[in-house]
Amino acid sequence: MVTIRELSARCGLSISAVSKALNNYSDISAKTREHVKRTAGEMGYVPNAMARALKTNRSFNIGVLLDDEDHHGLLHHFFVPVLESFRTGVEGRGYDLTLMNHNVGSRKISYLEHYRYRNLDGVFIACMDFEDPELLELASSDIPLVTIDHPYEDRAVVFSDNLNGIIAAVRYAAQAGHTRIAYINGAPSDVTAKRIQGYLTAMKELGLPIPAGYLVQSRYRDIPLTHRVTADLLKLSEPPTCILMPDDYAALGGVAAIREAGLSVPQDVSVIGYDGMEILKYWEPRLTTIKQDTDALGKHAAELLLEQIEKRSQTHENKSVTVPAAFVEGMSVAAPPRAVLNTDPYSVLPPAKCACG
Amino acid sequence: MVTIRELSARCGLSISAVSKALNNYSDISAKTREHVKRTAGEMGYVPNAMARALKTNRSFNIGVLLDDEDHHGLLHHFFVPVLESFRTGVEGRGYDLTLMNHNVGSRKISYLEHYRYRNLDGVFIACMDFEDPELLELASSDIPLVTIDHPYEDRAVVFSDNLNGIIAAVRYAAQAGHTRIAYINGAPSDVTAKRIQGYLTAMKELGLPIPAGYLVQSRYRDIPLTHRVTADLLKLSEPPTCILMPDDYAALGGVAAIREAGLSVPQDVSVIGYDGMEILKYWEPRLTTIKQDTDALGKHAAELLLEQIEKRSQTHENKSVTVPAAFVEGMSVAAPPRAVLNTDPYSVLPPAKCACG
DNA sequence: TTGGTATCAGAAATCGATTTAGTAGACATC
DNA sequence: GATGTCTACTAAATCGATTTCTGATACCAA
Repeated sequence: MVTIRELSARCGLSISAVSKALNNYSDISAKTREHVKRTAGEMGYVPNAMARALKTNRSFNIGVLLDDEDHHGLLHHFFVPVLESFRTGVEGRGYDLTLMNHNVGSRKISYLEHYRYRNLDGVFIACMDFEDPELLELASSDIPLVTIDHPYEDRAVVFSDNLNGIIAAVRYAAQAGHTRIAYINGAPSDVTAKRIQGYLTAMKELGLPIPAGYLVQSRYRDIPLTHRVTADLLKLSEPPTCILMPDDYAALGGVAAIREAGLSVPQDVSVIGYDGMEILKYWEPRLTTIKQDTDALGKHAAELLLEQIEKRSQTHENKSVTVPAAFVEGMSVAAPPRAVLNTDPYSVLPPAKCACG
Repeated sequence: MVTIRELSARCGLSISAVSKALNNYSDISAKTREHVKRTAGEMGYVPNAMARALKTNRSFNIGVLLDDEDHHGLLHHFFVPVLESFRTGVEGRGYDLTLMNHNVGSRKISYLEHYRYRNLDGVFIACMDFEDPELLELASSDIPLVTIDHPYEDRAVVFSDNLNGIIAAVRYAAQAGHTRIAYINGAPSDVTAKRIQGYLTAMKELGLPIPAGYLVQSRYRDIPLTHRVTADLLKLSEPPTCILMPDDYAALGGVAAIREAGLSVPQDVSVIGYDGMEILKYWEPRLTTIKQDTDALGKHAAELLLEQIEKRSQTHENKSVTVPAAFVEGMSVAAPPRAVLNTDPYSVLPPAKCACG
């Protein structure tokens, strides 16, 4: 590996002159600067990130925290695309991504320790148990960080518009004629709270009743549990004709339960997912869903984080961005079966335009 | 951040004594060593990875190269699970994973330069265009590396048993009564070559003909192209009754094409995928496929790489591991329709036992 | 000629660790 | 008591950069 020492020897300059030339210091003549840069290119000189980080305390390395209780991690269908988008955003600016964990040698260390151990410049957090004491420690420290869909006090966060996402889904179902709309939500979290709020808001706005058992809890990405919960819903005396699922993935369990009950989607029961998983475009029936804009989420996260790292701005503007979700019409919602058709369709408000498309 | 200097002051020892105590040097008394370690724990001391790497040339950081022509990268349904498994394998030994790319600051650098720039200890390579000049440069250097499913000369590699995987698929199809078995392979590569070899071997062994147009090329993970290729297959004068797809993902395009031709799976045309994607368990019909053991692939890759890094062994044993694939029976293969049933079933050899399960 | 001021480059300290070489003290040997 | 051998530690060099302080030279004005 060619070092700055060899480069300086080749240029006939001191190490410091070379360093300054490469870093565009003003006390190096333009001629010398160009000469150094050209020679550096010829010799294939690349500065050693370790040495530089040691001295400057800037590693150009960003930590990634991407996991949840079930260790989906890199397998998570929603967060990984966000990470990919985030990645292209920061890589273009010279940053690398390092996956964070708890190990250093044979010792266990906290995320904050890991952050310092690797001299990271910032942390991207998604898909975690946000109440984990270690994350709270991170959040209350002064390191640059950005989260997806969870607000820590006075911290940068990128939200997907979960409130309006669910509202759009409910309105669409109502427009199709449904009045018995159930919502199987995911495990409690900030996201879940917003979605429940959206569900309640939209149902109220539409003047629709929410019978006991219509708002039930499952977990995100949990197919077996969502299968059971859906089966229970269908056993109600007045079962729903349309079910909002925690997410597209879990919806597969729901659809399976419906079919096992001898019913079909969407003729007997309509289903709406969440996320807009690419692969589900090829499902039958194609799932009607709310597509989250993973690309925009990642891009904004990159911007918010880099701003903190590079500008060191403590201005509290632009600390939070909300990205709209898009309603995606599929084939999994139809009019409810005649037996349960709303007797007075006009009692249902005409659906407002999707506010988040 | 507490440094070794502060720790040494607290211990009343020199910096070097502390360093040696922490690294279990023999010229430090047991008493002192324990004292230092205890104090380090109390103070929350964690060595600075930059400083250590600078001096020792060991970063405990492994580079990950995971991309292909279509930039699936972290979205790749087969390679990401392998990476996850690899990750847990190396993290337990104190290594971090850093995603490699071409940027450093605003400059573009090669993978090898990036490797040196970050002082990486080794590289995990999957899912790339293995003929990329930059990869060849890496492979011909002396850095520790391991690849998945591609053999570079004298380099560590973990293979999935593609040969026997396809053989098992063909035998199963034949056992179900099929004689017209087509294979849509992926883009040319080492893997594709093995699979084609498996197909030819098995077909020959079974005495089955391979009419023109039965061995055709599509691309991995390419749904639209596989859709077109499948449609073309169905237009043959003697269309296949069973089609082996490039992979599970691409199979979705194939199934769509079959249905658009007014045929159904598996009643009219049987389909066999490859990979064993988790989510396709919930497909209808559940896809019969060859499941690659992503877990074992990652684990072996971790072992092979760590061996190179830590033992620096130049012993050329254990440079390559082949992981068996497992045949997974689904619902996408049925007996061929009567019109094309083999008139003499006994001309087909009884399928041998799956050699790779 | 002298002094002042840019301009441009070099010397040296520094970041936080590891590691080699060196040394003080204890003890044994003759 | 001189010498040698261990043990247990310290001093200092080092890794490869950045950055502050200092210095040399040239040019200009008085």
